[in-house]
Amino acid sequence: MANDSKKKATIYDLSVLSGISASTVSAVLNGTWRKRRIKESTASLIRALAEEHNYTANRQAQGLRSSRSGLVGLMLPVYDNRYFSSMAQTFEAYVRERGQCPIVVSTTRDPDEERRTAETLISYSIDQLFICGATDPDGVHDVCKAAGLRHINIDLPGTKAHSVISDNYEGSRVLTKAIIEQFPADNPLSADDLCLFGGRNDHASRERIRGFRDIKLELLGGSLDDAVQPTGYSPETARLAYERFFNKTGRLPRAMFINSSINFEGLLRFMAGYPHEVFADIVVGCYDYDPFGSFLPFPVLMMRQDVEGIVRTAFELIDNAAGKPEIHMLPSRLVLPRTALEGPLDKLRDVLLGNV
Amino acid sequence: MANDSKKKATIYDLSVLSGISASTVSAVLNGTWRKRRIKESTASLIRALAEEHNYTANRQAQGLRSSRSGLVGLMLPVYDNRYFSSMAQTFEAYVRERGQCPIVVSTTRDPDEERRTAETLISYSIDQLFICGATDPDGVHDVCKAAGLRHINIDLPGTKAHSVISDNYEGSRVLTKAIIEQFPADNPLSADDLCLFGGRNDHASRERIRGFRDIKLELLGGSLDDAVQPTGYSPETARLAYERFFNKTGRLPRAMFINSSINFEGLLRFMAGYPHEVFADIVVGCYDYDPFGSFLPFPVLMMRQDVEGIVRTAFELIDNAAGKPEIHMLPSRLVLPRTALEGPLDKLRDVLLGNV
DNA sequence: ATTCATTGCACCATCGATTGTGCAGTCTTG
DNA sequence: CAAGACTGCACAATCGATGGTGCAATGAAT
Repeated sequence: MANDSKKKATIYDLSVLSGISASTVSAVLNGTWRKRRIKESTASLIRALAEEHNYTANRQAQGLRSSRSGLVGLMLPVYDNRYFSSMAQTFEAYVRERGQCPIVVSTTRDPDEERRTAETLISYSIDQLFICGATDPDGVHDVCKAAGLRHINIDLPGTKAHSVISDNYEGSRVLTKAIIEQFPADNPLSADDLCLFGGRNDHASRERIRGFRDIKLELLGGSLDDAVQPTGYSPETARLAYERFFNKTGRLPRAMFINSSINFEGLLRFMAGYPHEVFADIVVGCYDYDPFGSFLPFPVLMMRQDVEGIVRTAFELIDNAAGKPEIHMLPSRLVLPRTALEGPLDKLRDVLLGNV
Repeated sequence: MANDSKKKATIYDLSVLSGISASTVSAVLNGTWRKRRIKESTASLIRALAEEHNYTANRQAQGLRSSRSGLVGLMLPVYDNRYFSSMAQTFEAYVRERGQCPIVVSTTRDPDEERRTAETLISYSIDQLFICGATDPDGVHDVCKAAGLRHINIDLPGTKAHSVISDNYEGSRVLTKAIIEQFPADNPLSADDLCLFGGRNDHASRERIRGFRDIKLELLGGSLDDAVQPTGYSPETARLAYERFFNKTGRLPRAMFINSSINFEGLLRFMAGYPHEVFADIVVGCYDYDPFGSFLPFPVLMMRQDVEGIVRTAFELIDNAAGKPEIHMLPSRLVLPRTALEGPLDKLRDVLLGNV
């Protein structure tokens, strides 16, 4: 640690201390010095000095000059569920690996907030933006486009930029089928007993509802009325929906397709008023995987979206954004009840073990 | 949208367009114009122009000049559990409310990574840093101090800066007591049957272990050997610990105090190999609240840390960092089995409802 | 001994904002 | 009507880095 640790050292400080010009110092420290034909000995002298005064470049100044910041943004609806938190965790690892700095922001599914946030991030000259689960991806696209910012949609697709999402239709079919198959042949599920709760009018919800309806009709027949109750992505409105059903029919559906673990939490809220046994024989199929959710007292089937794959693909695509916007779909994985899968934290094991 | 939307407008563009000097434009747009005695009419003219060309200030330039960025950092061990993800969610809301930009980064409990990350954030001239759950808070402090960066510890305390944490000793006593009281008087818990798993050698773990031991000794007596198994904050090492116990004794302890929901996931992994019934009669007390965890088939007691309170207090303290470093302790809340509490997402309800 | 190429570095404008200072014009006062 | 006060704004330095350009010193070639 240098003695003059009052304020951060700049290239000018190092320049004065070494008697070498600031531009040379800069060139050495940012790696362009060979191109500028700086002597090896000069370079190592400066590097030593920089080390001694633990110099680090001012990223704002760098960014101002070069109009690149080293920041990579991820816009998320919310942090607080396992799908999005694992998304953030995975995203972070990728960005760090590339030597850049992740900046994750949540926009609470508010289209205005999404655009404002994009503006804000742009004002920091972020280099890339991953738009995850945006309510209005195309609105964000316009903002990015005007600023010449590379961006990509994930989780929910847009029409103006590449998108990487889960194959929600196919996943939903698999999940719905699996729910139905949980019931024994001698006491099969009837069409009335299978309902879908949660989600709203976004691409993912629509696709899932479509898959749900198709399979339900195919395997159970019956009418579709009342079987689908979009509640928005809120635990509380979901709770009200379960309650309404319960108050009307005196029970819950034998089987429920729940569009998001957030809506699943609404079910918990409802169930809290009753003992376990009241709901011992229901079956739940749920989008997004939550390890604790998988071990509830009744069978819970979950669709785990391939977060790792989505993020990886998005990174591959964002750099070569050639061609017209396409939607890349990745399969999700059905997770049977009582399954504890590994998550992004398991990749950190070495560090964790090392410090136990 | 202005037609010349190729690149972002600057104060110079507006200056040329209006025939007014750039410094005046700047003053108008950053709010200091009254102080600089700019005419109201001039100001509104510029504001109109800015609006028309949808000008937004370049934060890097601002930051470079003023050495403040509007960025507020939160350093987190990991994102991917409900405690930290709700911390991020709450933190975000506070920062946004103050008109600043949150920047959340995870450091995976690696002290080197913590310091490097602090350096990186400093190089972006962040205005404040919230150091959450750091393995080496004092190391991070040194880095911040050298750069004159305001900072505060949360979740885990340091000795060189103010800290806001949970009262883990008291919380642990309450939790341990509650675990013991889950057992009926005619079939009470014995000392051998109560074990603690998880955590490591950090302040929180130590305090919790101390509270656990004190209450255990007080209520159950008996020896303390083998009752405490720190496994680090990893699901996998925790799983191994449960497995070891099981292999040695042919069963799990009747009651377990688990230091973190992350370690609880290890228990799930272990249990996945057996049907529910094998573990129907165990009781788990766990640090950190997870709504799904609360509804598992066996009684789960959870200590919910007051995330909202911690963040609020930290924000109150960080601005007046007077006096010598103190540790502010907040009580946690015991959550009985089968309880679905509200979380930070419930505050977003209006927006969500509005868009259903 | 010239000329020319190469090496090694310094100079300076620039990115887009902020802010201390100065100055012309208008108003007030005695 | 001159002196001072006030109004409204422009000028220019500055934050810390980058990169184009130019120039002196050295070596090579003729």
